[in-house]
This record gives sequence, structure tokens and C-alpha cells, in this order.
Amino acid sequence: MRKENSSNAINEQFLFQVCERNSAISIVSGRWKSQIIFYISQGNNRFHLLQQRLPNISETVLARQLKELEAHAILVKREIPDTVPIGIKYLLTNKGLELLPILDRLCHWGKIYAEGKEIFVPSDEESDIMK
Amino acid sequence: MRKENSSNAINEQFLFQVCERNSAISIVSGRWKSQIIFYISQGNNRFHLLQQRLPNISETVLARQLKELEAHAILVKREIPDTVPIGIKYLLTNKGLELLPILDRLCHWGKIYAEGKEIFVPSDEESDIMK
DNA sequence: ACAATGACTAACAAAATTGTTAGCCTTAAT
DNA sequence: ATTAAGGCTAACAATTTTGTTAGTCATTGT
Repeated sequence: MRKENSSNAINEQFLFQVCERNSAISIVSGRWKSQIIFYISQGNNRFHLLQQRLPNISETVLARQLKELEAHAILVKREIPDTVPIGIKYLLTNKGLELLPILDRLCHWGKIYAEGKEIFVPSDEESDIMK
Repeated sequence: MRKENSSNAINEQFLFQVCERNSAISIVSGRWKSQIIFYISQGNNRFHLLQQRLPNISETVLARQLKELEAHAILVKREIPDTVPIGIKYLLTNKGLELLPILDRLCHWGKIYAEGKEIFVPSDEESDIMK
């Protein structure tokens, strides 16, 4: 449970109000969230399909992450008619879909540096060499 | 201190290896990080200037966030010659600078939905109304 | 002699996130 | 009678992140 008046919660609120950047990041920064968003966009829009992609996730944790994404309107749940037990599919909203190209860029950014792109300090006149 | 063999740490590693998306997000998702990156890009490149912008942050916490950003080569520290006590400035690397437009888009995304942009489910034929 | 500046660190405490265990529900198949 | 499928939830434990307290260091100004 979240405390309302911890320094932690107050600081979080402060940052949320300084700029949406901070709340936006907090929406996508749960352990499995961005990967879940990606997999749903690829058509893995059922609970058990997500479990297959994420072999180490427990049901409890997956359910929790989905619920949090739903709370932020990144996705919605829909019942699939005439299934038994009643099946649920997860659909990305426009809000969730618009996140995809942004996450893609983040992914690309991470990848090029992981692959060894050179790092330097543009505003540093004296040297471009990292120490 | 981080445990090496907790489920938590193992799952994190698993996601990092699935896609750079996950490690990229984890780099920017500390409490004050994206805001610090932004403020440095605006010229607040000294410890005490950052403290002014972030009135509730403690010195310990700010130092920790800066050190983590440094560990990911988002920024570097440089000593400022002929200052006493010796001053330190923080400079964004190319890796850090390339994050700025991505964080900007995230910020814009958050803002338009915070301001009430309509949310719907494009792939849902039956209805565009949220329940 | 003492405080102030600028930039930290170590050790510890509080809070938040993540993971685990043990359940539930409804129908169909063995 | 039991098991399986598909999707969950509550309660609790482990881990991680965030915040707090109390220092340090070297020099200049009062």
C-alpha cells in the first residue's frame, strides 16, 4: 500500500507536477511493463500467451502489471464471447499504441550504445576522451 | 546492495537480454533521473544548481542519482580549474544528449493525455467507448 | 576560532516494488 | 471424482529503492 505522506510519495508528486515526463516514465517503468506492451502489440493479447513469452513471470505478477497498465488506460480488457471459461483479450488503446514508436526509439538508443557506439562529451573543448 | 541470485535480479537480467528497451528504461527510471538530465541540458550543470531546481532532494540522494547516471555514461564529471573548493560540473555525453528528444516525446505524450485527449480502442470493432 | 562553501560518503531506516504461496471459479473431458 | 483450461485475488515475504542522519575535506571570510 502507498503512503500518502511519506517523503517518497511527496517527492514523486512534486516531480509529476514539474513535468509530465516524470509521470510518463513512471507509467512504463514497472518491471515487465514495456515488454508486455510490446508483446500485446505483436498479437500476444491473451493472458496465457503473455505467460508463454515471459516464462519466469508468475500469474500474480502478470495480473498485477496488466491491471496497472489498465489503470493508466494503456490497455483495456475485453471478454471474448462464447468461450468457456470466458476468455479475456487485452487491447492497446490509442494511448498505448502511441507509446510504441517512443519505446522503439528508446530501444534503438539502447542498442547502438550496447553495440559499442562511441561515447564522448560534445560540450567539452578540452578532450573527447572518457577517463 | 543488490543480490545476484534473487528472482528479482534474475528476471531483470532476463528482460535486459530480451530487448534493450528494458535496460534503456531502467536507466532513466530512477526517481529524479530524467528531470536531472533535463536540468543539466538547460545549463544547470552544478551540484548546487540542481539542488536549487529540486528543493526537496537531499544531497545524498542527488549524489547517488548523479553517480548512477555517470555509471551509465549519460553524463561525466569535470573539475573546474582554479576553484576552491574545487568545483565540479556535470556534462551530458552524446549518449545523454540523444536521450533528450526521446524524453521530450514521452513528455508530450503524457501531456496530451493529461490534458484530456480522448482514449479509445482502435482495434475494437464493436465499440469505441471505454467501460 | 568559527562558520560557510561545494561536493561528497557511510550506515541505517522507511517505503515501495517484486515475487511466493495458496487459494477461487466454471465448464468440459477422462 | 478428478483434472485441466484460463484468469484471476489476498496475504505475506524478499528485495530494491528512496530518504535520513551524521559525518568529511580544504580553503576563505568574519
